[in-house]
Amino acid sequence: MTSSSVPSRSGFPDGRSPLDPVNRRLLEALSADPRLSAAELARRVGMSAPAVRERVSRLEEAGVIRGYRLDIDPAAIGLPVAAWVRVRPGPGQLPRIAELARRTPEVSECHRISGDDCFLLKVHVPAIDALEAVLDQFLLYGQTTSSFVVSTPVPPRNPAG
Amino acid sequence: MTSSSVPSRSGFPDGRSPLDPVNRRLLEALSADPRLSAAELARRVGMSAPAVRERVSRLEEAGVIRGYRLDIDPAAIGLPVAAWVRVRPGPGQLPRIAELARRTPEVSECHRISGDDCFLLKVHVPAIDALEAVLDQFLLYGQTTSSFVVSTPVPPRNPAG
DNA sequence: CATGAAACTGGCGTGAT
DNA sequence: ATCACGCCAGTTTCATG
Repeated sequence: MTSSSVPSRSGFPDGRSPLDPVNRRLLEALSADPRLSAAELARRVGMSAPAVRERVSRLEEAGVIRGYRLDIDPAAIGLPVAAWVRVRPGPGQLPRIAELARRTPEVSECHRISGDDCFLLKVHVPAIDALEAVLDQFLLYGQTTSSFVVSTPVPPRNPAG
Repeated sequence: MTSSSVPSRSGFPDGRSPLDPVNRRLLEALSADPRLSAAELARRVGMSAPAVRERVSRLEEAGVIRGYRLDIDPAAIGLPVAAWVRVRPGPGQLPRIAELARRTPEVSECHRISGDDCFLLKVHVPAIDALEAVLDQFLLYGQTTSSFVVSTPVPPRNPAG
């Protein structure tokens, strides 16, 4: 620690905000298209390409940019049915459920949440009846509540406070 | 009707699956790192760079690849608190809720689901008490049930059947 | 700023229909 | 003969020191 007692929450050196207006514009542009070249980004924010590269690298190292992801349409790869499944673990079964979720390829995400149910999973299957086998696995360790996804009015996007 | 009656469901020419082994490998590689260059992809699948560019373009146009997304850490941009909110609309309020979700910047995704609750939203706020204002908006049109995200044992990934 | 690599384009060969 | 696909070689653009 240099001069101040506590490092800034995001790990940036003192006095330099990770989210000055330029970086905000960079994140906004990259949210719309993560594959924009540094040269193109540079044009939009009015800076040189190396400068932009440097900023993006810092955003990556600081963890502001956690990564880049490929968005595949599950229906196009034979998984047209999606469901959200809440799981309430039996006594002592909590870690097993997280482990099972990790090993189950049909599970695309799993969140530990507060409330009566401890886990919220997103599951993708080829047809409705294929959900049974997945649920059976989780039912070994607790109770499940399932809801099929009928549509997605707001597809995943980056939040803005 | 031997071969040329109806175009294949995905819009690909007859007899050629959009998911032949090569395309599967491309999707797998791009899932791990969507920013791989066409040249690098070409090395991995043993083809030329223009050929893989062509295949990726087709996967994009066919909608198999829906897009590319930037993964930003919400905590790093001042939104460390995430919650899943289920919303049960009052009579006739269903479309208003989808509209409100779309307009609300704190909402990063919204799914229409089966079951007692009609919508499942993911909400990001700077602090727990900031959830109140968001919920108040939705409570104009229905009832809400909220669960805070405590951890994410399986971060979003691409499912594999 | 210079160099090496990678992205786009058009043209040609091949195999299947 | 047609069409879809992949390779090759041209130029332009971009990334890295």
